[in-house]
Amino acid sequence: MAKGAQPKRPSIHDVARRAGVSAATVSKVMHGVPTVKAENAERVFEAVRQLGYRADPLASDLRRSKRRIIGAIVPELESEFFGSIVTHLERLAERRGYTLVAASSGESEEREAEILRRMEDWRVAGVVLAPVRDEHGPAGEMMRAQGMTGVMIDRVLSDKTFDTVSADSLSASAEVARELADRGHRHVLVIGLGEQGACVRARLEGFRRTAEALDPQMRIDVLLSESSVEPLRGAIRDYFSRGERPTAVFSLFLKGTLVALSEFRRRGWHCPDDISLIGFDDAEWMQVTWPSIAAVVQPVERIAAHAMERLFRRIDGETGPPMARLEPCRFLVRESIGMPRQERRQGPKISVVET
Amino acid sequence: MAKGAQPKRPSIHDVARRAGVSAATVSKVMHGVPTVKAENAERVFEAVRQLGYRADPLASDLRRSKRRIIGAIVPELESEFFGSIVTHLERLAERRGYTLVAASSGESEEREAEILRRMEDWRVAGVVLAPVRDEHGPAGEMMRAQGMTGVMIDRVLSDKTFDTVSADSLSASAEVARELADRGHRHVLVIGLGEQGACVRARLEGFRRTAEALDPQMRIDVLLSESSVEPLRGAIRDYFSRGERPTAVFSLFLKGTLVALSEFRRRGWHCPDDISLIGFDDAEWMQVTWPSIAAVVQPVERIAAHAMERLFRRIDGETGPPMARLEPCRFLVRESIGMPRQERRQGPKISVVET
DNA sequence: ATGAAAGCGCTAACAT
DNA sequence: ATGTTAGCGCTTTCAT
Repeated sequence: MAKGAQPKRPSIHDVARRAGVSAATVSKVMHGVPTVKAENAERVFEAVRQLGYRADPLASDLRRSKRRIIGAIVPELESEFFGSIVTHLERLAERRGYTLVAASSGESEEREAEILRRMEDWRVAGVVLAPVRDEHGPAGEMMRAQGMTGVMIDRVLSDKTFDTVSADSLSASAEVARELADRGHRHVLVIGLGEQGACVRARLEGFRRTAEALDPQMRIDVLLSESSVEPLRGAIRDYFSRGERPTAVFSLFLKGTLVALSEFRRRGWHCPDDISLIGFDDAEWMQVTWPSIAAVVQPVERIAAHAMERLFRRIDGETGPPMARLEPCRFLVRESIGMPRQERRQGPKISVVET
Repeated sequence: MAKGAQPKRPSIHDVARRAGVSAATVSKVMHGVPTVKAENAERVFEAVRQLGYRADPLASDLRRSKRRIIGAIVPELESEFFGSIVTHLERLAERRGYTLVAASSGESEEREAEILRRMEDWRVAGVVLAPVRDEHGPAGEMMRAQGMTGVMIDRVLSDKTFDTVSADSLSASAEVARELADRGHRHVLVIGLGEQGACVRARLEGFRRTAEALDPQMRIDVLLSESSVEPLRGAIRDYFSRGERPTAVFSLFLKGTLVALSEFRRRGWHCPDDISLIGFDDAEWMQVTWPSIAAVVQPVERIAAHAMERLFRRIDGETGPPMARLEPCRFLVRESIGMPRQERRQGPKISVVET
């Protein structure tokens, strides 16, 4: 297996030479320009076949001063949600002859800005940004300043410059409130990440308003951590340690659901007997555990589809005011939601060892 | 917010003009070539600052005939494992001044080949391929044929052309076998995806050999689905319906663990009282559920790190025979592993409704 | 119907 | 120490 210098790939000139025409003609043939003599076209195709020629899209883009590249920036790639978003965006971009270049900001606004800068260096045609915080982050500002073409998704509700596409958090949370109120819950803990800006606010408000409308007496405690998950875990732990005993927990984001579960474990509380749980964001495992976990499912595919549609319209020159689109969620009621128990047995405070 | 044509970004010539030097000099300054008069360098920096100039890396790559782009191809982006792999690769590539372009093959070899073709069109400097099946898939062949630079990871053990980096499946599975044998399990069901080639074979053999060495009487049933997960689910269902009652299930891949759990649910079996469960591949949720799920943790970070290290060495011209690297896994014993029960109570055959 | 020439934004020899 | 020139691989007038 000789490791020799790989034979440089044939260029358009190699094809031209072989076909006995000029590079310009080859280019025309490749683009289906009809003013080429059939015979020459045939020779070109033959040469292309023989050499295995494939055009370099980047060189082509350079010359046309228009890159067929879409950038996607997401807070993380490890989650089902964003992984799925990126997968869809990838397919949608390809369908239009574009290549998606995805990058993850690791929940850091500095990195987010850094990545955006690199995408602008690449002169991408457009960007799908799922900001770490919300539309007011540094990335959004950069996009405005640079006059970039882009769409924002997920942790945004609307923006004064860019089209936005996100889940209808307000309605979804309202539905959750309805479900809990119906079952007689009158003390609910809501947990979330404050950093996620407008989005978390909508989820919170949707819940609060509906809950208060249905049962003005309902006690709603809210625990928000400004930035990361661990402080939130601490806050929840404190909260329970103070003796607070809500009958249900509503987590506004996936990791919060995990944290809630693990805090229940620590205290030996079982779902839904000791406490009910509902999470924003569904995951595959939630339907196979005991109990299965109730969740709000975000319409990933529709979010991706509409984001791309808006983006391509803007790339194609559509002007007009930014549109803010909200896609409806589904609420999956599963076993983790029960009735509140009246007599509150003190849960045994053993902490289960995890190996 | 005028939507006017965005002001074209300044080119190196704009900077040159403004600084009163040639483009070549600007280029030198940007690359830290020391033979530039300090004063001129200063003027260039000033012009760069004023114009907000940033070089176009793609144009630069074109001229140098060397792209600072690494391609990554993974079977899916929705899983923690590959999401995490890609995230790490991204950072590692950046650290060397490269950009990672990731794509997902959706577990399809056709798509895998298609993506690889596009990456070759892009003239990427190298490719990290996590093949759908194993090193013998079409993508590997293409890479060989094209003389591409690349590294294979995950579902491979070794290759005759390319460096490979993967988890030490054999040892990990042996450890699982030891644990189960120690606890007295004498009838184990192993489930996996046949398509995943050498990798699954290693996981299976590692288990089988050790188990048989420790307890020649141990009964090991194996259910492999050739391609996708759903047929496997069917096979498992049939298997249990026939009255088979292994005391433990060992899943060779993440989705299999989910399937096993959901089949347990259908039958109302609880873990580990009715049956024990161990899965290859860890996930965040596995430690917060009741019971927590025992799992083999793949060394994601090390796999990514070594893959990139090998890749860059090859890009930098290292020759020599391909290296096959195996990274050790950790085995997390959790609550889903118990002792086998002698008297086998017939589990109630209710199927739990999932909404 | 075709090709020569110019050039996208950049870099690398080579002069000076 | 700097600028001129040529050209990476491609596309696009614009003559012919």
